[in-house]
Amino acid sequence: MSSNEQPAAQAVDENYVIAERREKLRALRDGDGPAFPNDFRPDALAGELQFEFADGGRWDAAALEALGRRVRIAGRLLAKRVMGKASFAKVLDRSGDIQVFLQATALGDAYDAFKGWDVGDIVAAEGVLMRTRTGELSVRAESLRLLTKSLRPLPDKWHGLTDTETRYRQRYVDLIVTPESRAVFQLRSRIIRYIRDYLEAAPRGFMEVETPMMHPIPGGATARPFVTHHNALDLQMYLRIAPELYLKRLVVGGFDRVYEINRSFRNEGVSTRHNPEFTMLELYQAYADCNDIMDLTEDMLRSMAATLFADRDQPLQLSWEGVAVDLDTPFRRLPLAQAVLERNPEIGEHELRDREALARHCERLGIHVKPGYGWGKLLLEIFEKTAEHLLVDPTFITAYPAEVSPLARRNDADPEITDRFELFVAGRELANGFSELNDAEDQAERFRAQVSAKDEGDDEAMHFDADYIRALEYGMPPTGGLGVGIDRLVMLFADRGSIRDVLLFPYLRPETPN
RNA sequence: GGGCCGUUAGCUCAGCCGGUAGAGCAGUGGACUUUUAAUCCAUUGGUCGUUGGUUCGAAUCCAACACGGCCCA
Repeated sequence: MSSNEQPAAQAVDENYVIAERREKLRALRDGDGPAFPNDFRPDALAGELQFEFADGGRWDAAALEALGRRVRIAGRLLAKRVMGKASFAKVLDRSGDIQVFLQATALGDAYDAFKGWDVGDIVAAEGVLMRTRTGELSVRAESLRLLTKSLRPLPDKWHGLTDTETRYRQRYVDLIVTPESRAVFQLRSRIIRYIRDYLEAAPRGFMEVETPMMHPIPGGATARPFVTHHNALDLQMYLRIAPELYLKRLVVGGFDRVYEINRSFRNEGVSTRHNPEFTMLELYQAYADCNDIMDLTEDMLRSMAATLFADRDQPLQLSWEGVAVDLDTPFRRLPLAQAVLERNPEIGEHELRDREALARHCERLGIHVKPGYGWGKLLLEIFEKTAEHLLVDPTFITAYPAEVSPLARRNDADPEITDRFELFVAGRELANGFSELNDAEDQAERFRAQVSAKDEGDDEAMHFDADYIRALEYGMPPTGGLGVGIDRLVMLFADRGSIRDVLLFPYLRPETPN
């Protein structure tokens, strides 16, 4: 590793506790053998042992003695209870924790050494499974080793780490001491694993692909990009705001069921709902329209909950921030205009495409109207202000105006709107999908409109992507596409209110040295 | 960007009307051979976020700044 840490980093919160542990480490270095040995190989996992021997009736103390199951475990020492010539230790590995029972008579010098170890050290034990008087499954240690000396004390064993900032900045500590936090990220991993399995399994047969993260032209969404620079080529480049246009190029190329789960980057504010980099699933399926994609989305979410929460009484009844969310009932499908009418009795049906009337309603609602906004943008603004946050149970809002959907196919009966949907759950946008626009000439027209908007000051508007138009000119099969915000999905499934709780390393301002 | 709240020992927190810093856990020394936040005795540990201001005197009051949390745009 290169040494590029700041000079101040050396002196970070050193204290007497650390000094004492450094002294113990020095003694280890002075002793026989390596201070950081790497020759121990565990053959068992705490969590799996707990699962296998959970039945305390069948596996009572006598049965375990008779079994004589010898195990080698390793992990972080989380608790140390010394009672004279016998001690108990709690060791945490990636699967869970297990108690180790230590006796001076069995361990000799190693027992005395153990008494000098610290909570936080990485240790290894070999011994036989037993059950203590109080019934706890334990490893009766026959040998014992210190594998890694920990220099920094862990947080309070009872209260744990409650300071949110430290939990995010020092996620490694949070993961050691906060089981709920470990559970969130294990669930996140299972969600992503599930999506891959679901999409690739028959009859769907999607193929996972990776497309560029550095784009010469940012596209696929309306958002401000991060700008970067390629030195050798002296080129300005952008971190991608969406993979959409590349994935659809692949559909043109004949990979007509593709998906990508990866990061996109948007140069916007940071909040409990937004991180500058976030993870999206995007998928494209040829010979499908937005209704097929809605069906797929609904089925995927429902089967995901049923699978991941199979151990619950009602796996399809979620609770998010105290709000009940029902995934069981078929998701409502509601045109955007209808959603606006439902929540705005002041707005008449005849006004829905009347720019001036909508502008007056926006003014009444305190929505800032920019000159370039057409009726479609105004209608969307009114929806977001008055209706979106009230959509608790999963709802597909459909029929978005073409003006705000520059990559979506026009509706055959009503070309002013597109065959597009967004899925809202618990008041939050979770997914966005549509029948893809595969008419190259229409797409070129839409890009030109975006460029005009950009010229008029809309810095979120799209660029003209000539290569994408060229691809469409070769012919893209009729296709349906979907984007799902994975972070938000994990927030829903893990019942977490902040996106930072579902990102291992959320964006935070740089730590001030003080 | 705006409003409110927070920042005190490694961790979790007290600290009232301004009078010079406290507890529990962790650590250290001791006792203890089935504990479960083990227990008991003794004990170390502080630039009170930073910088200014008010004051005889500031963790405490005021201002600015930094970082974080919540709400709003």
